[in-house]
Order: sequence, then C-alpha cells, then structure tokens
Amino acid sequence: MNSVTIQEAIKVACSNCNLRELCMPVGFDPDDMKKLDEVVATRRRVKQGDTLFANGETFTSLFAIRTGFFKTCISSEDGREQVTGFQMAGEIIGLDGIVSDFHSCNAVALEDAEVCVMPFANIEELSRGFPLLQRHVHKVMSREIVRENGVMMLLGNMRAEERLAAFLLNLVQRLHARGLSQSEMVLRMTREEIGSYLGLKLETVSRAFSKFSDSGIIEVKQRYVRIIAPDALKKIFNPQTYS
Amino acid sequence: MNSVTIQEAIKVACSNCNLRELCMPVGFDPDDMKKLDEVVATRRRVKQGDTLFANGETFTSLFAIRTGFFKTCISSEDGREQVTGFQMAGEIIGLDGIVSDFHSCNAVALEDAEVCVMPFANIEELSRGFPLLQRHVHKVMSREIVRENGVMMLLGNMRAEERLAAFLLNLVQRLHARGLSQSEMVLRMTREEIGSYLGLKLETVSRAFSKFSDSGIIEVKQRYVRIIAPDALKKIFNPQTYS
DNA sequence: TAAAATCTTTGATACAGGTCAAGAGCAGAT
DNA sequence: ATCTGCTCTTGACCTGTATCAAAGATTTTA
Repeated sequence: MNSVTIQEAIKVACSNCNLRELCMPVGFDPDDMKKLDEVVATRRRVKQGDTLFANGETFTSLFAIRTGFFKTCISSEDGREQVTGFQMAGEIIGLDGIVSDFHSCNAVALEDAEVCVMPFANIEELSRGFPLLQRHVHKVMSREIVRENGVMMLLGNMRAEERLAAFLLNLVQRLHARGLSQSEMVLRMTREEIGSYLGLKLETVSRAFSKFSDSGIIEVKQRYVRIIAPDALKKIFNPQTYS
Repeated sequence: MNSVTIQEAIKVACSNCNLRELCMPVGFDPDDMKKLDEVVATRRRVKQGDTLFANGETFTSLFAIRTGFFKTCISSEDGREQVTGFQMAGEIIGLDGIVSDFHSCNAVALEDAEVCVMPFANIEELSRGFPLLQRHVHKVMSREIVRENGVMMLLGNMRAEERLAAFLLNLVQRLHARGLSQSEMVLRMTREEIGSYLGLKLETVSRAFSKFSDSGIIEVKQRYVRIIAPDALKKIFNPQTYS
C-alpha cells in the first residue's frame, strides 16, 4: 500500500472535507457520512482561464468547488455576454444542465481551482434513500432561484452605485462566511466582468468605485478592496432602511 | 355514494388531468399514475387580484396552475417592486420557498385561477420511490434557473424594444404550446407589470408597443396583441441571426 | 529588463430611457 | 346610462449611463 493512494482516498471523502458544512447537509450520523462519500466520484483541477463546462456540452455531473473562484456566463447569438454569477469554495455549479441534459452556460475558472465531480446519477440514486440529502439538493436549487430573483431586482430597479454596493456587500459576506475578513477582499474578476454581472459598462463600474473611494466608503487599489464604512454601503444599497 | 364526491375525486386526480403532460413527467405506466395522484392534496381557487402565497409566509406546498394566470414579484424594503415571472396553466410555482421554508416572493392571480396544492412533503416522499418523478422535480427547478439566466441576459444586455420583442415571442410561444393561437393573445398584465418584469417604465413599454404597431409588426389594441410579422419580431430580439 | 498586452481610470459627449404632465379610452360601480 | 377610477398613450424635457478616446497601471512575455 502506497501512502499517496491513502492520501488521495482521504482527500476525496466528504466526511473529511473541511468544506462539508458549506456544500453538504449537516446533522449526519457516521453511517450516513459513509454513504455520502459516494456522491463524489473524483476531483478535477481547473486552471485559471479554463472552462469547467461550456454551453452545449452534455451534462453529467454537478461540481462542488473546493478551491478557487468561477464565473458562469451565457452569450447571446450576436455575441453579447452576460455573467450570471460568481461562485466560490463550497458552492455548487452545473444546475443549469439538469433540465435538458446539456449545459446552457459556461463556467470559467477565474483562478486556479479544484472541484469535486458529483455525477448527477449518483446524487439522484443516493438521495432516494437519503431524505436529508434529497432535501439538501432541493434547497441548493431553490437557493439559486432565490438568488437570481435578487439579481433581477438589482438589474431591473437599481442604479449603478446601488448595484455595486449590493455586489460588494454580498461578496464580502460570502467570503466572511468562509473565514476571511469581513472588510477586505481581493477581487478575482475584472471591471468588465463585474459590469456584465451588474448590467453596466466597465467604465461605469470604475467610476462607481472611484466615487465610493472619494467618499471614503471604501479603499480601492485595483483588485484590492477594503470596506471602510459598511453602513454607508448598506445605506446606498438600501436607502430606505437607513433613511 | 354521491355523484358530487365522485366528480371531485376524478377532478383532483393527475391521472385524469388534461394538463398532465405540461406539469408532470410522461412515460408512466398505470400503476405509477395511481401513485402520482397522491401528490395533489386539494385544489384551491384564487380570485383575480388575490395572492396565492406571499413573502414571509411559511412554505408547505408547491402549486400547479390548472387555470388562470399569475405573476410572481418581490419588493425591496424601500417599496420598489420587481416582477420575477408570469406563470400560466401547467406551470409550477412556489419553488422559492424550499430553501428557507418561507416564501420570498408574492404570487398574485392576474385572473381568476385554480391551482393544485401539492404538499412538498408528499412530493419528496413520493419521489424517493419514484425516479421518474424525482427527475421531473429536478428538471422543473433547473428549468426555472435557466429561465432566470435568460432574464438576466434580457435585463443586462438588451434594449427596450429587444426586451419587449423577446417577451411577446416567449408569451405567445407558451400560449401556443397550450393550444392557443401562435399569433394572437390577450395580455393578462398591465403595461406597468410588463415594464417591471422587463426593467422598463410603463411609458417605455407603451412607446415600444406603439413603435411595433406603427411598423406593422404587431397589431395592438390595449390588452389585445396580434403578431403580424413574427420574423420581424425575432429579428429585433436577435439582430444577428437574421442579419 | 524591456516590450507587449491587458486592465483601469478619467474626461468629453451622446443618447436611450426616465420623469413629468395631460388627455383619451375603458371597465366597474351606482 | 353616467360617473369614477384605472390604464394607456403621447409629448416635452431631463438625467444616468453608454460611448468614444486617451493615458496610466499592472501583469505577462520575450
């Protein structure tokens, strides 16, 4: 027996994964944990700039992000691109492929990444005997629907600075939930990608950053952002609550 | 035995429902059909203007629309409203409630409606022994995610007339799939509700209608719309494909 | 280390859609 | 049938964001 093999075997198990509480349900007994390990078939590394899956590819698996950062995007036939989300460790991507057995968006790594490959057939099979997992899968999908509802509100009703404030607050909150700072972050995406997500041009994003910076609400240096006055940001995002 | 009871018993069964192919999976044998009938607990009527469920209410059931027409919408704390979708017969609403056990949007009937109440506990229980139903539930949720991706493209990248063209084409296509005309329709929603869905003000929607009408692409008379030149509409929606 | 490529910032200007306003059309109530 | 209150349309004007342009910063390549 070879120590590398053991190492791999340990690494691929959900039961030993420090992200388990982010991407899997909680409250399992040890027996359940054993079964749960069956959902993950393998790991896969994705280099920065590479696609994990692309529009039109056949759907077989969901992916749980272990490390790294992704964007998902769709493009219209005339070449316009819309970023539909940014995903980080512990989040699940690939749900778009279930309905038609083909992916309908692209998932691109914005930094070197590693994902757990979870064949959807495994997930369905296992969750039939496993109410907690079944419920979890439903919640993950519902959460994505609710998130997209929020983006619709953003795109349909909010002005540029409100959108950027909402974006920054959401990002830092998710990073904080992963043990990182609640005020500092290094953006993994360009101004253009932020703009695409928020329905703005990159120049508008840049101007909004500068405006926040000039007002002393944030400190910006290229990709580095520090939130100096979170309440001021929240007030911009939601003028009413903070009147 | 009383004939009204029989009538009710027949009416509530999916196995006898003429919408079955829209809201339930196909390819069942008669035994499966029997089991399937258990997902629907009751029917519920909703008067025009009434809400089927509202933001904050506890989630217990999904609803399959039998007749009528709904909008779903969310409102920000400062009162801005965003319509997140319009739903018609055969479509499933309530998916937003799964993640948190509370609904996060409002579902309002835009005309008198009747829905099948499907307690989510039933759905989960039944689909554990019923791979075809399980798969169907997953597809319904995935379809909603993909639809919302499309709306993000609409809101993030398209101009007013493109948005309205996409909206009309989508609506008439869904109506046609239900056996109605592929060129005529009576809108169930106001200009303001269309505008909210499309991220536009009602005046802009009205102007776009007038522009299409002046160009001879559609005929509009208040809520009545007839598509005269579907290809022209498709060309507006997607300039590239039709060059 | 220099050169090239990419990303970001900032300014000047243009325009799509928003806002405000008034009147017309239509449906439900009395 | 007439009134009342929505909805819808249209015009005039305004504003927020897009567009175009140029230069500065940073990263990658050679």
